[in-house]
Amino acid sequence: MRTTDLPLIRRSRLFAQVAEPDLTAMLTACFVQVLPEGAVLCRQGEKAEFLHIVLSGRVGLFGEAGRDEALVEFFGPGDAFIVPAVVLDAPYLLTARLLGEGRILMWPAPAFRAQVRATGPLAYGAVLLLSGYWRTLVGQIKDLKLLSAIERLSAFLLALAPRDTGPVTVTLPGGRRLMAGRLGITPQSLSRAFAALRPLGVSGGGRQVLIADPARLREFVGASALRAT
Amino acid sequence: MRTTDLPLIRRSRLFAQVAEPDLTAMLTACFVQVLPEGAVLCRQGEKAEFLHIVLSGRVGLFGEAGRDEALVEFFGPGDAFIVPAVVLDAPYLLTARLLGEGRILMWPAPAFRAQVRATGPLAYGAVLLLSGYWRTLVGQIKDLKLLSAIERLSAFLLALAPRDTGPVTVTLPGGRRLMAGRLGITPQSLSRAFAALRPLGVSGGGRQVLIADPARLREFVGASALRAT
DNA sequence: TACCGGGCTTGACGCACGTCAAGTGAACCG
DNA sequence: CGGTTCACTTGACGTGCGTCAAGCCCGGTA
Repeated sequence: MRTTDLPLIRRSRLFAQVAEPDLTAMLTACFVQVLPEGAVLCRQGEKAEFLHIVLSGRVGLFGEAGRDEALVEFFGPGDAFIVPAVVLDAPYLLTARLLGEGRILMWPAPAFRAQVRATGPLAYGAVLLLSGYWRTLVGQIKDLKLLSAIERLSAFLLALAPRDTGPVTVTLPGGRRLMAGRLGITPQSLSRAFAALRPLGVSGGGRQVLIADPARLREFVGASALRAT
Repeated sequence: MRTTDLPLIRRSRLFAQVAEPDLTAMLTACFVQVLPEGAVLCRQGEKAEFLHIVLSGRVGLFGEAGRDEALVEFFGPGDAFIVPAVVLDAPYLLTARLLGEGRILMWPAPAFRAQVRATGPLAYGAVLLLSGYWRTLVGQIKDLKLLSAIERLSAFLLALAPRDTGPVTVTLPGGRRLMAGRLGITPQSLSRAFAALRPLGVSGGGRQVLIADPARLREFVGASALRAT
């Protein structure tokens, strides 16, 4: 573990209330792995062995059904994912894969379970963390059920931009293929969706996307306060 | 509060670890409301005022966008919902509406927030509760992204039935209209989906549905372990 | 009994998005 | 430099589900 890791971990919602000495004590049970792009951290259906916290790099959580797979969510530095499988001691519902080289803090599941049960502040941190994730998932379900593909893309782009801003360029969390999975469409449809938004002031190549007029785009999606905070 | 309520509350994941005296102390801040069908417990976009726990009856959580609305999840006796909005002191993402007459425990948001921060066992219970909800939401997202409407219906029916069983009749948590919303389709499409499953041994009228051969249905959805536990 | 209303079903048709396939461009490399 | 690969785009076409509009069934009411 590097000296630069601790501040990052500290900032995570999970540890917001945990006292310094407790935190360092907890972390003695953990270790860090440096892994290449494509490395699989956990596989859907297997028993939970570790809690993972991203120190650097990005991770995608994928659902699999037969030959298909769908990206459910992106995670970046400071995020702790699959907490639910670990605390419930249940099989992973998702497969986690590194989207680029990254460093991952590995926290053995039994140790984490025991500590979250024994340490109030850690449990409280987990509540905050899970509450935030619940809200992003609910937002995603609402999007899937109520919005068209183009509207979902718009909503996603807007969520990436600061509120009440002028023209901005946002950085997509993954390539077009991954974006398509996150939005629940095919890469081809995503391409068409971007094309459809071009007249509305959305332009860009690669992972950088310029939103010329966020207010106009927001109006297009509908005034609704749909997205999670 | 009735004498029959306490055992129900006790059984909830939220209070699994909370000591008896602490629990009764917490509940002094709460009150019970008896409400008719259609009563709205909270409205999307408003600030969180209360945590709600269902004592009797059923509740639906709906997402709204303009004129449309979609059912995101059902809740029944013993369930505590919208915990995330309450602990994060954020606006509700969903509207909760009673699907029939019901009795609801109302817990003022500031009191709950304070208690979850101060009481380790309560926080731990919240972690368990949120973990379970996270998993059902993830299951739903995977279903929406990977399965067709007919497959989603099959998966939903199977989730209602005990595992490894012979012919069973399951009870739908709501009328056809609500079921359709939960599955992310229209009532008409739901009707057609039921028609399509009839050759596979799914028959029924109203809320009772007979699954003649669960194994066959399970095979149809795909061997995948898709659903949440 | 006749009348009415609401929930479920069925049919016809359209559209959004998936699928298949070709085309383009940038990065990499012999 | 040309060839290869891979990601993205674009086009043509098919299909699953939404939409609109009847029908059907059943329970409530006079």
